[in-house]
Amino acid sequence: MTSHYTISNLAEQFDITARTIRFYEDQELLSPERDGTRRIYRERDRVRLKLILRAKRIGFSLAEIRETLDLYDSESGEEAQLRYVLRVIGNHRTILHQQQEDIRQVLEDMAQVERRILDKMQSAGPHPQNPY
Amino acid sequence: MTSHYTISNLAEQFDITARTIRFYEDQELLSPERDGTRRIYRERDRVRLKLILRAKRIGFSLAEIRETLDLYDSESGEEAQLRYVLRVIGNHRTILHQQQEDIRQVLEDMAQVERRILDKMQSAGPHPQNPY
DNA sequence: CATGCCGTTTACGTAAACGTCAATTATCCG
DNA sequence: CGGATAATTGACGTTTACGTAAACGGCATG
Repeated sequence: MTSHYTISNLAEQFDITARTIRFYEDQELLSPERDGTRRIYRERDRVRLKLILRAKRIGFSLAEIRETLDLYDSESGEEAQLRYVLRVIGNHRTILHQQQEDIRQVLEDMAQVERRILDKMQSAGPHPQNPY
Repeated sequence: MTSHYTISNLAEQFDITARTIRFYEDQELLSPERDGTRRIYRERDRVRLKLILRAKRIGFSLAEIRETLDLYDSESGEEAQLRYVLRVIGNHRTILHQQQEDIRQVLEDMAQVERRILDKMQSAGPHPQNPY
């Protein structure tokens, strides 16, 4: 278990550039340790990056991701804070459910287009590749 | 059935600005008719806009959306073209499935955080200000 | 008739998320 | 040890998706 990584190493793993990783640090999404001037990424940084990329893929902005991550790990423990986090989680859940619905609809539309095409090809005869 | 709409009317319906709608036209995502200089949107434009916004919500860029819509309605009927469209649809489906997976994972993570918080609030008692 | 209110075009501005140098330093390897 | 290789910090450039402001035309209403 290589318990730590270099920046280009991480970049390769996730198929992004080192620039991107440094940018995320600049935006305070990551905060790796340093060996002198060089960055050292531990497993927890890797996990965090994974979460970041996942959240990005489903459309969250880096700012939102940062706030959310900060919030979720804020172990403040104060009642009001905890209730607040619960509310935020609720909101996010609503957004994600909406997205699931959107995806379902788009998949349906795609299936329709596909069926129309297949019918068309069917009626056009099978294998008109070489009609003699 | 108000079979046609004005730009501000449409904007209101979808909770976007007229600027946005004009921008989509500029990017050739919409092409309403005109009454002199003014735009007239018919039902098909409305449907198209709805599709556009849905696709946007799940992360497609306007360029991708334009290409996709153009492709899907291209009733060229040529075998090669049809096969190509099927391939593109396949690719999109893969992306959407990936997204569904991402969403599932994020929902799971959220549920975990939520459980941790609820436990904490539980063990902290229904009202205790200070644990010691 | 003047005064709003829509709508239109043109054009510049902006925020987000990096890309792309350039100039330096640090490290590895034969 | 010295040259190739990797990493670092600026700093400016770029793309996407609009926002915003200016300047103007059409029409309906008091």
